Amino acid sequence: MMTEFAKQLKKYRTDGEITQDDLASKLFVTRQAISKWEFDESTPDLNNLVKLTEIFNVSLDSLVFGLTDQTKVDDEEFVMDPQTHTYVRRYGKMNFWDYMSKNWWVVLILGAVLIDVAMFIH
Amino acid sequence: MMTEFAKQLKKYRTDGEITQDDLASKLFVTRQAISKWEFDESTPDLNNLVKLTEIFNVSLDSLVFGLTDQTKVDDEEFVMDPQTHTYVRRYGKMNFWDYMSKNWWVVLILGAVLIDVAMFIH
DNA sequence: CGATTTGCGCAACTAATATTTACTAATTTT
DNA sequence: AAAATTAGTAAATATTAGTTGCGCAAATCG
Repeated sequence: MMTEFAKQLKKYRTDGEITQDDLASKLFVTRQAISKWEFDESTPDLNNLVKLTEIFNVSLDSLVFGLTDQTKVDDEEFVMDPQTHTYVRRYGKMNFWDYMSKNWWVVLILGAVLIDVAMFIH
Repeated sequence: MMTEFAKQLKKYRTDGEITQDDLASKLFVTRQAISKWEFDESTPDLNNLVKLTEIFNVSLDSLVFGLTDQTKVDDEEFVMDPQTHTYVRRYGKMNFWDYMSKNWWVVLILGAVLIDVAMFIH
């Protein structure tokens, strides 16, 4: 149940290529404390838990629960902003002009070619 | 800093019209423990913290950090990309030069085509 | 009203456990 | 192959979450 936190902590730490030692010094605890957290032999207090979210720049929920079905659904349109700890809309839901601005070079080239062809016909 | 949890706990409890006593019995702790949490004289361990989220049916983040206006942050310029775990600028918020710096080669093609057209006209 | 219940805060104690210290081992580096 | 990194584990310690016991308002009721 709480073992998910252990996994997530190890994942975020190793993904960030940070040693237990470095992480420990950031939290002002010993490296062994980190080891215990990752082996689910103990759990950090809320204070250190919050510090971890700041270091890894993730939400408390993803740190403690991992990516659950709930958040996966939310990821369709919303994602958790670890800075404000709120859900924000993804840019994935783009409107017409958003989409056009992303691919306007296609339009430009096509337009240029069309002008080219029109000139030729003329 | 951590005082936000105390506020949120009291808010969720009173909003749900639950007494400290009732909440305590659900968590198998004494009512005084709840009192301490609400006065920030102590903080529950992660286990009880998770239980609280289940009882109130809220996310860990909203319990610990509180809820902020979600529609407000929809206008944020940056969002967290869950794939790369990095911040990305919303396409809708990109300005001309942001886009150009990303697609400078488009300018080259466009210029070439325009020269082509100009040559043809001439 | 006076009495009783409900809901809660506070101080002192204890019980739990998070964290440290000390020892060991496996990799990696030079 | 010695030295330096990185990390897991047992025993001791320190911290603090949670309990016990007391008091005190504000409702509730006979």
